[in-house]
Amino acid sequence: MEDKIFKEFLEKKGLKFTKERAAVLKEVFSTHNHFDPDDLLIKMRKKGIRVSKASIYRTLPLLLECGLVEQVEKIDKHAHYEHTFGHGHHDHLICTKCGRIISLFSEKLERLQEKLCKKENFRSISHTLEIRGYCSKCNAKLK
Amino acid sequence: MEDKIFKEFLEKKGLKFTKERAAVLKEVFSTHNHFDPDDLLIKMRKKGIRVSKASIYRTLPLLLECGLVEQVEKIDKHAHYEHTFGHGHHDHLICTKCGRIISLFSEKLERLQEKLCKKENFRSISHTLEIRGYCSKCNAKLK
DNA sequence: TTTCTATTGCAACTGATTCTCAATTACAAT
DNA sequence: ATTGTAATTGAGAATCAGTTGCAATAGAAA
Repeated sequence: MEDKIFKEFLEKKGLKFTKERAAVLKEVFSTHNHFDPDDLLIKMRKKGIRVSKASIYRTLPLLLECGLVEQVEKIDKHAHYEHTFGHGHHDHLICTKCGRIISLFSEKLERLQEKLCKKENFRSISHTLEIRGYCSKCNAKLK
Repeated sequence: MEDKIFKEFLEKKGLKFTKERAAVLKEVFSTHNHFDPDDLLIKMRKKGIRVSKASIYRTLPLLLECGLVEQVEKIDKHAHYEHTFGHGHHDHLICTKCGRIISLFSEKLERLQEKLCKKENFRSISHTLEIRGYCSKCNAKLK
């Protein structure tokens, strides 16, 4: 599982699987929701886990690099993340009214994107698709 | 053209089409490249146009709101924009090696996205698709 | 144990963006 | 032309996310 992946990734880079890094990892995987670094800190503090802001900010790029976490929702002012292990890549519909986030995955969409990259001779590594608008509920309320 | 669109938008909101706003608009449309607020300020200063940083930061959201400008590449630490009038929405391939940005538009892709939204009863207003990876040149260099 | 390097927390820092506020301006009504 | 009102401006202070320097600590290897 994720511990193992992270550990091996760290070892390969000559880095250590410390208890702080383990704690951040655990917290990241304790929920399926999106989060930002500050959320994480607050939640950990509440649980009595001692980690510094700096350690969180230092650990997140590592988790990104080994693919356990993805960055999402770049429209807002601060970075948001979500873990990806267990449920692969997907895109997001973001309701700008109520903030609801709907995850979505389409094999067809992925294939089409890949095809478009090929046409440009572009080797894609990752991508983000965010569609903003109104979710069904908010749309109904708008009349 | 864009002046008219902006002016009417402002009037509708009870705001004024001032010379500062006009100057920012003009500058935004003077190039087809992406830009960030600071770029804009520097370029305007060089041309001897007097505007404050604050005015730029206040004008950009208005341009976003009326659709003359879109936000792109939130991946970096600061916001990037591009104007959209004259060449409609498009997506981006971003080379993480050399920073090159390739614009791309696919009717088919747009339609597919729209279809996926319908399935979720989601009314889409705008979207961003960013594909990160290696452009042809960098990919070749990587051998 | 000693040595070496990676890691940590803290606090100071950075740089982008937003806010405050007094002075200015546009415009409609007098 | 003058006034009143509300929007707007510039300058700098404030904020806030994210980063960095550093001294103290921890772990692994010798």
